[in-house]
Amino acid sequence: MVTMSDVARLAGVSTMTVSNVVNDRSGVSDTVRERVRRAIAESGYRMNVSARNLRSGASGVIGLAVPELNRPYFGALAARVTQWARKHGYRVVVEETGARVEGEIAAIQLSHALDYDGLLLSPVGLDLERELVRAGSRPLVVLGERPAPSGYDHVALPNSEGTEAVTRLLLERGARRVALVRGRSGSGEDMLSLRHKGYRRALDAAGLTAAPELLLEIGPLDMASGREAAHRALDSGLDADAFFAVTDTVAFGVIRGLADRGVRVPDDVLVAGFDDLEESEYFVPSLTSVSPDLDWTAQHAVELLLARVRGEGGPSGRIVAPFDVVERESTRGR
Amino acid sequence: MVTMSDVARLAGVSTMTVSNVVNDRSGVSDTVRERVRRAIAESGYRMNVSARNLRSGASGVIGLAVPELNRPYFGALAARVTQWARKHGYRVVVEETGARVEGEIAAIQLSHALDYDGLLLSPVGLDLERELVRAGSRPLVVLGERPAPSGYDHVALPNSEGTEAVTRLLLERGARRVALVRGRSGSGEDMLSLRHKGYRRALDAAGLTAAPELLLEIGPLDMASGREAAHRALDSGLDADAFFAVTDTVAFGVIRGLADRGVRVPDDVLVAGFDDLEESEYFVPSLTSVSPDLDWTAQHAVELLLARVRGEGGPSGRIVAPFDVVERESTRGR
DNA sequence: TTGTACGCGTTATCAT
DNA sequence: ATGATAACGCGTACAA
Repeated sequence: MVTMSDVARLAGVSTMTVSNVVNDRSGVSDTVRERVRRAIAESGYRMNVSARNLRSGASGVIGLAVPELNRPYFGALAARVTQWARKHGYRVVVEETGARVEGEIAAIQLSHALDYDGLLLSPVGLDLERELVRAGSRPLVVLGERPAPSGYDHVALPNSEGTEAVTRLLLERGARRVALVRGRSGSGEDMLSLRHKGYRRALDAAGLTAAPELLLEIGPLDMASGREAAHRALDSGLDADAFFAVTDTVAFGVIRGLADRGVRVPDDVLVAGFDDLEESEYFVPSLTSVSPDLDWTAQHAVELLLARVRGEGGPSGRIVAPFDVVERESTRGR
Repeated sequence: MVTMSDVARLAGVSTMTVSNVVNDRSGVSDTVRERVRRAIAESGYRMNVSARNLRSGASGVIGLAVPELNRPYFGALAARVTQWARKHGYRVVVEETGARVEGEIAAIQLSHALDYDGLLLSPVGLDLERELVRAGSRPLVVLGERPAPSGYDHVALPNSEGTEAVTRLLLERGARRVALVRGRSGSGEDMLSLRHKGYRRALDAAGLTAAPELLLEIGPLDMASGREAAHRALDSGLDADAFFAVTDTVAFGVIRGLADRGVRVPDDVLVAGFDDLEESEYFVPSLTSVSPDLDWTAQHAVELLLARVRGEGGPSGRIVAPFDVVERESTRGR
């Protein structure tokens, strides 16, 4: 292995000068800089990351904890986060929380045990407040759905705004009884409640009321749950003319469940979702959805986190990703 | 930060003894071991990964390079690989190659630049042979589709076996003119050729011949391509009674394309794919597919790689993942 | 069974 | 502008 002192000897300078050249620091004359550059190229030298990390007290790694990596939304997010982090010289280690509280706690603990410089956490169920205080002090940015405990930065999705917009679209397309397929939520500020709020606001604005029987509660936000919800709704004779599902994944399940009972979308009922997965464009029927700007989200999350890692203070903030509503077959006649 | 010497002082022993306890090495009396354990707990000591890596000359990181992380198949794979690697004390850094040769080359180079201990590469287009020789010597295990250059381990999918089995199923369900939707391939040993071979074997065994017009070539293996392929087939009047698409993702596109033209699955034609994505169960119609054992694949890939990392020699090998054929609506009447 | 001294490759500090 | 030296925290070799 070629070390800095090898390069230094080769170039006839000190290791410190080599270090200064490698890290693009000022205070090195152009001639020396050039000489060192050549020595580096000739010797095939590469910086030893571990040594630098040891010296600097950092690991150069940030963690990204998402509920499930095999959901395209999070896969795409992970890819974007990785790219942005690399731009800043950091590696990203991705973890799954399994969408369970224990998984989220484990991710936080792992961020200590594995010595991450910071953690990007996309929580689902966790009431972070308590755990964070206990688990401690690694820089943390909360991503997506849940509200962040105070003192932490939060890159939020346009939960209520996006939902309001897409619900409004359903109403414009003639729906009057829009069912809401959502998970069970605890407190009043999580992703589910926020989307619920957007839904209600759109109805209110149209002078409609949200009938309680139109609220369909499900467990996990997956396709199986969406399918069952559709089954329950139809079997109990619910006369909804549209379904808004809190995620596209759930919406796929709903459409599937409707198909199981011979209900056609959009001929018989309309359906819309949230996330704009790649699949949404190809599903039969293709799915109308709220499309948050993923790349924007990834970029801002990474940069907020790295600012914290660098110890740049400032009060913690909350920013909301921009979004579009993409209309497809599931809300319009063919 | 609490270091080993802090713990040593607290426990009244030497740092070496602490190191031995931390790493579960023998040669420490039970009483001392217990005393050290307590000191660790009290002080909140945690090993410094960078220091250990510096000392041991390794980074404790392995890379996983996949074509696209937002395809559920690779997301699921990444999750499994991460889990198995962690069991062995390694971190996984995931990268996207974008399913392009340059991306694959970049991943190999990055595995040097970023000092990974090894790389798990799931190549698509790359003719690895040449690049690997140039890029050099990091332990590498090839995953999935393409055949590995000699000298490297390869965890392969049951490409021809799985395809043969599912094609046989299509024939058993009454199909006689099975269209094959596949990408363009170069040489004779890549994933596409292997799946093609399995397809042909099944037809041969049934005494059928693979009519050339039944071969539908596409570009990238995505939904858009599948959809176009279906359009082209129908618009040119192809009288296929079944489609086998080389991946589930492509199959989704095919079904979508058939739906665009009012062709019903499975009533008018049968469709089957390969990968058994989670979505496949919920698509309308649900998709019959070859289901390779992902967890098995991840485990064996990680363990082969780590064996190389540890310098355990042995000749390079090639192992094939087990699989099932999962039959769903797309190949049977409702 | 336990302790001591030194080195891993890099960078901060202080000199020159 | 450049160089010498001492850390960073851990593990190895060897001594006790």
